[in-house]
Amino acid sequence: MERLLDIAEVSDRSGVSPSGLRYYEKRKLIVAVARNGLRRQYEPAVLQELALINLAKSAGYSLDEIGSVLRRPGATVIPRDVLVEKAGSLEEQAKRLVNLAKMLRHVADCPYEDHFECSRFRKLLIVATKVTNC
Amino acid sequence: MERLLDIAEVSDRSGVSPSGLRYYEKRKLIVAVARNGLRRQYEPAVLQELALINLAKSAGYSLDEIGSVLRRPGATVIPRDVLVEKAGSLEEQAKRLVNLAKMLRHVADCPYEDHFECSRFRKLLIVATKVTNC
DNA sequence: CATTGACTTGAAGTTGACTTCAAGTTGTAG
DNA sequence: CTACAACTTGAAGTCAACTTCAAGTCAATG
Repeated sequence: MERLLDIAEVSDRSGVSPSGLRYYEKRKLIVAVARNGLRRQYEPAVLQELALINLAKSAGYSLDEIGSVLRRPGATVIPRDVLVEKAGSLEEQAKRLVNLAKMLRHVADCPYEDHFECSRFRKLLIVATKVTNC
Repeated sequence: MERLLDIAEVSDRSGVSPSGLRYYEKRKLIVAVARNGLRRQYEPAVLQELALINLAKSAGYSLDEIGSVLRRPGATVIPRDVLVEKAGSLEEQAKRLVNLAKMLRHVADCPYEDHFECSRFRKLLIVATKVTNC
């Protein structure tokens, strides 16, 4: 029998505020499996779900999109090709971020005041935005 | 003498709506260099700026942050170490996205209904969130 | 030279993701 | 067994980033 975590502990360990946790519950991203009095109690696994939620949010997904994935178990499965496609666009976005990082590193050492006048900068920008999808 | 672009053309070519362009102008992210009657006219270079804005937005930067970079030319320069640090966190985020992509590819081929029950999935999640900063 | 349609403005409205609030409840420490 | 800190609720408020609106302007077309 696994120990349950109360909302304060989940908040501390996940970095999500208690009101945020309640909000996620309302949006059906997570569930509180029990109450201690009025206080929500969570399974430890919720920490993993929250880690996934934070990750997906930082990747630009909305809570709706994340929720539709998280609510899947027991429901219909996301088609394989949709998953593979999403993986592909995440990888593209990752490349864009790496290129943006390269731009910043270049700017750090570039003498131009207005970086749009620097040809190297412009080339990096073109590369960085070339992969733009969505 | 370079040809100016009017708002409709900039909107079409950048993917940013006319109202979005006006909003960016109000926020001082871009400038309209002229008017044809009341209609804003832009330098072609604005397309590059908009590409950078879109890129930075997708990387999670707010318009304020982006604007503070874009408004720099002529003003003070961003310290080198700040740039390098930002580059580093972008690269970390890129790694997280790649790991999230790996997770999705795994899920595409994994038989588990509830992926949190799959040990490979959990491992990928731990890896993907390990790099979590900020 | 009158019409039209694409723009203009400032203000108000919307959406997503929360946060804050006021009033109430309750497990636990003293 | 009382007090209190930490939760509870639903509703309202906030913030960023736009969008929509109503009323007006004007370049270009017929």
